[in-house]
Amino acid sequence: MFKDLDPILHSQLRLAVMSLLVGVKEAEFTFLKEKTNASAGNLSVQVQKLREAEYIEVEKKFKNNYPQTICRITPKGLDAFETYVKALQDYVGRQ
Amino acid sequence: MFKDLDPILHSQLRLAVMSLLVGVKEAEFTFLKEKTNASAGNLSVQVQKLREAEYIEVEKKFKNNYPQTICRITPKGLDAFETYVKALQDYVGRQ
DNA sequence: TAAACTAGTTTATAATATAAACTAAATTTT
DNA sequence: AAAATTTAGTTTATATTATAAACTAGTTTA
Repeated sequence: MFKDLDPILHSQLRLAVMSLLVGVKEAEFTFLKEKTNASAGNLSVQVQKLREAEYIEVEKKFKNNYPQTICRITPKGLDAFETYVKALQDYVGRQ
Repeated sequence: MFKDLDPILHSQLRLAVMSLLVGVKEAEFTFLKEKTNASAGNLSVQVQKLREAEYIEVEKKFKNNYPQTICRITPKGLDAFETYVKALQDYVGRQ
């Protein structure tokens, strides 16, 4: 009846990050921060969790002398996102 | 961009309970327990939280000599559920 | 009448989310 | 050129949550 909701994705901020990454090739940490209105600390932690889960990959570079963190969704992450969205239908769809 | 997700509803078990209650006039605790596969303790806590939020109302009776707990969704709860579902679209819709 | 079962509640613990505090370097101001 | 401010984060501490374990209270069965 109710499939389990992936706890990595069932978190407002991580879900927002994944939602943003689904639509683009890659995104900067600062872009994600702006779009989600998250604090840098919170975002940093959640990005690390998504990376540990291998749902995203993270590249650290420098841009204009400043550190730059680039995030990309992985195939595994895309798959998990789609599975999560389907599972949600058990809960909110078909009312 | 991303509306906040009501933390009362952004919980797998509470969301499942609300999802079940949306579809029916009322439901027994034991029915909710079976359908959600939750432990009684966990369900008891989450039912109390939904009641505290006034998203459901809870009636305690006896049936065949055994205690019976009946749950019903309130208008406020239905409203919150619908708002939650709409907010979710920001995260999972429109990909 | 003892054991097992029903229908829960309470409590303890583990996991989570979040903000506050911090690091390190770059830039701007005085 | 030192001090203050800004950028781009990370680490750590705390408060909240979810969950299971333990418990309560009564009922049924052997």
